[in-house]
Amino acid sequence: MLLSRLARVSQEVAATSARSRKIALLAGLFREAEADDVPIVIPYLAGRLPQGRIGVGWKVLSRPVAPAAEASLTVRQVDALLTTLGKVSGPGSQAERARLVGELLGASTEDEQRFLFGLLTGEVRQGALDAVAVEGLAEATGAPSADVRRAVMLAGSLQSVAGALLSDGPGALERFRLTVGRPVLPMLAHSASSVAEAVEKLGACAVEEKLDGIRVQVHRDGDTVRVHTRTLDDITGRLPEVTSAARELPGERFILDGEVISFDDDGRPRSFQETAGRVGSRVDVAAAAREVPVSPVFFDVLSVGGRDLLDLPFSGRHAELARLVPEPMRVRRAVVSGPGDLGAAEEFLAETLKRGHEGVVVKGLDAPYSAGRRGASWLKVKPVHTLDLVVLAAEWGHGRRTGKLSNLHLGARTADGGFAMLGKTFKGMTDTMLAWQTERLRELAVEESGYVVTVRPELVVEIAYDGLQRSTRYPAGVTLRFARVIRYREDKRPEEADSVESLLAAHPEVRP
DNA sequence: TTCCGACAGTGGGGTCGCAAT
DNA sequence: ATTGCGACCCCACTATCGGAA
Repeated sequence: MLLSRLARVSQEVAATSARSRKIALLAGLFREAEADDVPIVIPYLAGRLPQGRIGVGWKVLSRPVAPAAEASLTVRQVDALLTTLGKVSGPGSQAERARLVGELLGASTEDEQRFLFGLLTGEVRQGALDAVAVEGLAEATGAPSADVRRAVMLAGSLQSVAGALLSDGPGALERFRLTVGRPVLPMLAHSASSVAEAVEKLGACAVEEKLDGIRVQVHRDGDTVRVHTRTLDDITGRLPEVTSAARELPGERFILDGEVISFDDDGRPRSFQETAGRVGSRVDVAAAAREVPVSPVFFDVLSVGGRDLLDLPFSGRHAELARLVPEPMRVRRAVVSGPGDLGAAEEFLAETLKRGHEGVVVKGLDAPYSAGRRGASWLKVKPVHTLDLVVLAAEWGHGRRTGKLSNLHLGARTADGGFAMLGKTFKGMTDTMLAWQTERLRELAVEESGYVVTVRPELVVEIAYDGLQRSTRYPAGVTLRFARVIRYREDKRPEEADSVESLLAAHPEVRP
């Protein structure tokens, strides 16, 4: 199959807003693909490379290359070249990668270049990713989409399911069962604004502490232990503490779901930055582990002794977890009978925050483990802080925000009467607010350079954030975590905005 | 007919590792 | 040694489609 065919279909998919039409377009292409093309075509149209990320980003792709007049590249040729590209390393590798990218783009037409750019940067922006591709695959093969979806979640991979389906038909889905040693997409949580709201929605539930670390899925099959992240990357080699802990548990075959986090000598959780830095260290793991030891803390079990527990209610899975994992290695929790028992849930949240954790996850006791879904039965609750800050500048948006000032630079008052930038945010605005702020900020503009418009510091905006963290990038030495806009405060003058001093006073645990 | 679940898009900060400077 | 880039951790929120209620 020619790359130009994919590029055209991707454009058509992007051009329609109807999901059903997107699915039909993808299905048509999947039907057309030859067997050898399938493992390439399907991930490409889901916006991903079969090789995963290959070290080519925006920078290298931005060097202009004259496009070819005629489309000639096949998807298999592209795939072979990208496989080669992904293996380039060592001195001179950047030049070699640039050369290969140039070769690829030079052989591509303008449309193909656009498609490759999206594919390699991981931003196809066609309004269809994995989920829509799964539907397309179901339509192309005649398999029930719920079954295809479930197989993809259990396989942790769209490609393998697609290959099996297109070569062996719908019967192949049977092969994708929960298997120890093969990671499955983890269940995720929605947010709730309060414990009361969460308990109201869920009724009888468990309120569990939410640890601010790295999500892990741990598989043990005899002496073999594997540890995977939320996106199923294998990080076994970086976490010797986790493998040894798993080997000491009284079970030979199991799959556990939990969090890895570092505690200090007093048993308080270290900051996310410290835990993440440790888990990210690959070169000298032993030294990193001495410096910042981590602990696994589990909250769910998906499989034990060869039994698939996914469809068991959470209460049943937790009973299995308690049999397998000793209490210190499980998250703390309180079981609540329903809204009548709200006091106990709120008390548990307060205790959890006092212990230094980020919040709680409220989980319905009846719910199965919905692999790969953001299940409505898991609701996280975290305290939200707010500040009144001043807009110092704004950046022109991309994609659907093209032509709108989108990303705001946020400042707090300083002692000398000026403002210190604390970070940026693009979250929380409606289209109406986006249009309004574009107009308003244009009136306040004093300078435009590149995509940044600097404004007079006069507009006050109320910002929600999850916490303060250290920063080497911003002048106050701190930055906001997960900042988002709540509303503009035209009733407030910039002199009334919050100051760096008061912000630091509100977060005594964080020092610049 | 209205409501709501699921998705995609729009990007944020930090840290590590690697290659280039 | 320092800098720039890419990958990958954490993530909130809105708009939209289409099936459920």
